[in-house]
Amino acid sequence: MAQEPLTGRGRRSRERIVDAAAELVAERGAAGTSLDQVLEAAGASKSQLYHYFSDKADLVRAVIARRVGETVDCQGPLIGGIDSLDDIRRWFDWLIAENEDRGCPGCPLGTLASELAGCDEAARADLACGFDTWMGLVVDSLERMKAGGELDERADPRRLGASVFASLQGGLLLSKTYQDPQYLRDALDAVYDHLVSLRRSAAGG
Amino acid sequence: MAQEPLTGRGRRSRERIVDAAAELVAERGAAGTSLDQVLEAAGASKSQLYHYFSDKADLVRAVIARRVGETVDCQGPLIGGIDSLDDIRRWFDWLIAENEDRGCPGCPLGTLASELAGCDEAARADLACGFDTWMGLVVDSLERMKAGGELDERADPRRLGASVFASLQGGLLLSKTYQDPQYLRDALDAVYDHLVSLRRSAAGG
DNA sequence: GTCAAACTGGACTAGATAGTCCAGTCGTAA
DNA sequence: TTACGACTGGACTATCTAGTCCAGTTTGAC
Repeated sequence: MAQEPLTGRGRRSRERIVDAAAELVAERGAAGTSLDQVLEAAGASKSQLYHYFSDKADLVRAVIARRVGETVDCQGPLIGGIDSLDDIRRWFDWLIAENEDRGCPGCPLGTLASELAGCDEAARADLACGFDTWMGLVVDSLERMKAGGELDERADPRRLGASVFASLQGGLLLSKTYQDPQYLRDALDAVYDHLVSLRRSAAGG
Repeated sequence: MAQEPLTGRGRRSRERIVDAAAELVAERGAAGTSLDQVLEAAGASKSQLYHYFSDKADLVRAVIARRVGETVDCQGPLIGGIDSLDDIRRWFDWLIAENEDRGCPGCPLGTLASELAGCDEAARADLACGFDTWMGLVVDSLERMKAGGELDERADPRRLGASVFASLQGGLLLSKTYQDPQYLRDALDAVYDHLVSLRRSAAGG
């Protein structure tokens, strides 16, 4: 079974391997990335890899954990600070700009989920858990906005959070497939308009 | 280069191979499926495969073409017949039921796009083209509804078509990852509500 | 310094993988 | 029936793959 690194040197080695694996897996997928490629990119050896990971699936799960951590660290403060539709708009614009700047690479977690959810139960569960963390932040924000009177009683934060996430994932996938950032913009603009239509002061059914 | 089959026997052989490949690729991904597995499932031999396909990437593109054809054949009439929000609701309910009945397998084209868009330019282009065909049907329906007075002047059919597709793809991915059909329902319910908010008779900004 | 445990280099294996090759069989048009 | 090209069986190769093994080096607590 995998061994946790106990020294600084060990931690750095493990880190280098996960770094390299995360990058290659994002480009080529998990099945499309070989351990030899990872080790060459990391400048590490087989024995190092198998010292820290029990097998390839274990390494892939470490990549998932890494990506979940990055995403939460990076977007957590952003999403956690949302209190109004204007904040949502700024967050969406940031997502759109980031996607365009990076050349529409898709979502690293979404790509892994798409590949692994059907054939690696442990990975699927880890990814679902990561999705939950992210979506929880959004749901909390929407609940705050509802409690604060920005959204009216028709707004169901849990469902809206899921639909925001679905639009984001779908928009990222379309942008990646078309190599065109417009599709993410279209997707997020539509959810934003929908949220606006649920504004407290807006006329409603 | 690949050879088109010229006899009935040849067509059946090629068909068997693409059938088997489409099924295995949907389960395990393109990189996760070996040619030997495809051939065993198809009851065919290597020479048959390389008689009809120039290499593995060529076979994968045939799988994409097959899936695009299936999708358009199956959903084309459904989407083409849409003239009202009620028709949209029925179509969404059909998508939701279908996804649940099949055990939330995700979208075969979306899964391939996620895996291949970043590393196989020919496959990416084929998938974008397939997406375009599908989205075109939706955009046409929305345009008919706008022309018919069901949707008001705020509705932009092209952008709405993209957002419907994004929500569908994202919803299918979430359902697959969580193994829970509710997420697709949440995603499509939100787009449906948004379309309702663009109804001609609805109050609007 | 010393010593045990953590860590590492890299050779090694068994099996899988994409792709090649050719001799032989089948389909069909004349 | 014949003849030619489409089609097929299956052995074969070179390379890649995940995973093993062990001797040697580094680290950190004492």
